[in-house]
Amino acid sequence: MARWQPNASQRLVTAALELFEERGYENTTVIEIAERAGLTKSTFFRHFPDKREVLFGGGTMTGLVVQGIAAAPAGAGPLEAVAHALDVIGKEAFTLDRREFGARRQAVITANPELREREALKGLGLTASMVDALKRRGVPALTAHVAAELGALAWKIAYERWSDTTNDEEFGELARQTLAEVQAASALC
Amino acid sequence: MARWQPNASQRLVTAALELFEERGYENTTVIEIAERAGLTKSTFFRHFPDKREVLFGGGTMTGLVVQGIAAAPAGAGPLEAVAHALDVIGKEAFTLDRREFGARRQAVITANPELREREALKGLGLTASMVDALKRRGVPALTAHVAAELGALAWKIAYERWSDTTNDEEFGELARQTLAEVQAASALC
DNA sequence: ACGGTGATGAGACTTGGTCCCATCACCGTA
DNA sequence: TACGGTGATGGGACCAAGTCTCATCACCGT
Repeated sequence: MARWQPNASQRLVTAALELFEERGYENTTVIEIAERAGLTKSTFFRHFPDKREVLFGGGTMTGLVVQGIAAAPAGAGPLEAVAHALDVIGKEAFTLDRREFGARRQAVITANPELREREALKGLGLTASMVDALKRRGVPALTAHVAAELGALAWKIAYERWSDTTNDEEFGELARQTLAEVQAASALC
Repeated sequence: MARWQPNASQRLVTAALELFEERGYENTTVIEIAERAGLTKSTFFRHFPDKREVLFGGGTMTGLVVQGIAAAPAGAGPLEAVAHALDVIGKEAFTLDRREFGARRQAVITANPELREREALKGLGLTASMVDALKRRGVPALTAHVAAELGALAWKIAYERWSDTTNDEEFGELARQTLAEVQAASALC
């Protein structure tokens, strides 16, 4: 038996997402989130550094991407390494059972500038990690930047497609396909 | 004679930049910024919606980019239109007399996560504007996204090079050259 | 001289976020 | 059984960002 109700963080995330959906991010106070989770403001800030982060906490994403790029076959080019990373993400993070949660979360984020701002920053960090991982494979700096940007773009588009509930394809498969389209488009610039 | 000291906004920007450099963004209070500018907290928030925005206020950048892309020669491809926009920016915004201010501003932003976050959001908005402007030229959506991302990357790199005070080249020229390098790199992915 | 106008000042108020200290249930040890 | 350590929580003081409302005050046209 635990001393307190378990999964405090998860309860906070759930409470927050519900409240954001019900009355919007700005009309929800941290105290209200904590109360719905059966906790207090103090405990909230012990689990998350700020109010926005409650929707960005699960982020082991960076590690997965870096690992995915590093683990790509030795002969693979930059974009192939990125595709490999997107595969890893699809298998480890974007599983079908998390799709609904992801879509709800994304809707809340899109509806609020403050949350979009945090998302943008996370995106920069992710892209920077991809660049580093590619450089570690021996890819020249500029090429690494370009590959990372194209990969991030494909990721974003693939995620939108994958979130569509009428589409049951695996994320990795969608991402590979999208990345190929992006690469083809880049040749037409 | 004016009733009050003129250029209140500009004075606030200057005071803020100085204080951020002296003691850091987080250790500077809005009240302190206002006082150095000879104003009050109330007036600060009348000129800027929040503390971060004091470093992002001059942003007619979006309009310039959109205008630059729209004004590109009819036969120009997506990346050529973007290059044209970068030329416009170089002539209208990134003039030599603003280079030092830009560099100081950039250093402050880079040093603070909260400011980087705002910068990231502005970047997203700018990229989205480029995509729209390219679509209005008849560029297919996906191609427009790719061209905008590559353009944004070239922009960022070119800005870093241009900020280097040992380099007196025009921004537009640097940007064109950088964009060509980015395009070449994208072919190696 | 007088009322309108627009930028500013003053201060109350809410909320995000920090910090410190108390509490309280469990656990290992004597 | 008693006891002290531990780790997550609660409580509340405190500061700064941001909102809002009302007062002020110098200019301007009539």
